[in-house]
Amino acid sequence: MESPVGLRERKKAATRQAVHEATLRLTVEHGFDHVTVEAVADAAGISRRTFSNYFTNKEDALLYGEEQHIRALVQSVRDRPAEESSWTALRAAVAQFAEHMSPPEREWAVRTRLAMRHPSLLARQLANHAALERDLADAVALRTGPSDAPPRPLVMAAAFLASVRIAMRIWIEEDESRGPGAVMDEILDEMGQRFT
Amino acid sequence: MESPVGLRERKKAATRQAVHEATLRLTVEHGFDHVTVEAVADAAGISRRTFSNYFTNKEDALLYGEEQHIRALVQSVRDRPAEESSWTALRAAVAQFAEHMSPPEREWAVRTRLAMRHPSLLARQLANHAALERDLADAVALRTGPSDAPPRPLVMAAAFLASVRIAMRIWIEEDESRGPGAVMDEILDEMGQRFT
DNA sequence: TGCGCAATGGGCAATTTTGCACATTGCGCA
DNA sequence: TGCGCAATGTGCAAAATTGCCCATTGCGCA
Repeated sequence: MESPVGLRERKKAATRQAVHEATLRLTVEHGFDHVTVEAVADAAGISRRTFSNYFTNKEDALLYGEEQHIRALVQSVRDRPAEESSWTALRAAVAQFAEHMSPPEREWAVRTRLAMRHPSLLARQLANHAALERDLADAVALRTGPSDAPPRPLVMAAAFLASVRIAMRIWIEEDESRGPGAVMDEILDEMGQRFT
Repeated sequence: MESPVGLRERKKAATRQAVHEATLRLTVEHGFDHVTVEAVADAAGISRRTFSNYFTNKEDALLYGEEQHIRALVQSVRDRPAEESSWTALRAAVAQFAEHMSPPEREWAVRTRLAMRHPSLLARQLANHAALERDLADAVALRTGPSDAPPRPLVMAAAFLASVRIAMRIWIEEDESRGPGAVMDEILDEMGQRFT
């Protein structure tokens, strides 16, 4: 089940993740502007120079987690069987996605939200989301084939992502009564009326 | 209070310690002969090749902890003020030594003892102890100056180390009613009648 | 008894991390 | 307003780690 990646790659991934989490933790604690690269490097157990080998700046390190999730979601959609309808593929992908959303992930989401008070961060986050929307639309367009008119995948991707964001927000804000999958299902049922 | 050692050296020390502890743990669990270098390296999170960069073989890795303690004790004796009598210096050094012996260290000592069932390990341990006795005798001889006849430091070192070993054994075997320092004091009081 | 094989030790090159130097930037305070 | 200074980004060489290699060793099993 696990890919036979070597020790080298596993260590790099672990370090990258550690740097990201250190950045997130320190940012939540002290605010983005009051966190130095050196402090992050210390917290992650690496040198300041090595930080630069992994990320070009603090923002990249902070947004890395979300970008990972984005990449995983897009890839998951691409990996759905070709015979699934686009909306079904999207729902299946996000369901698989939600499986990995346990309490620690919820904690991560909450903290990420807390860290995003900084304007430049919000800007980058918006850009990421726009890119995600574009990539998802591409994946959808590729899936349905050239039969669908150009605007259709864009609309579907936008609707889908809006649903996901709403569901995430609700899941974060309500107590842990339901898992993220249940919330996703409810919102996507509501939105999906027009796509199924 | 802490030395301003660089990140590099701190990481090397941490890795060396991790390898040692992995070796100790696996040896206690499976027996020295049933532990491969590869298993130790995996447990310590390094490659087999890197293991070789730290230790030439499993025995070195297993005995590293004890050898560290030995070196620390000898150095501690050397660092005692020159005006202290030899026996006083030895007692002071071992008292300082015992300060760092908390429950985790006790656990370490117990496990080390468990791991030492292997003949080749016992042989090396004996050799280490002999070397320790020699080094301590040298330190004592250096301290008292050339006034003392040659056999005297040897006797003192031997008596001292015998006391320490007895105290360690008692401390390990009795429940955790007393700290190691108290046991040391009792045994060394008994032995020291002839040296103070 | 001799083969097969896993474990080991170590050479070597590629890759990564570190430490250090230096230029640039942005901000607070004189 | 301009200086001082901390933070940052980056080039570079030294050091550390990894992966791959092969020769040697010792042990179990045919």
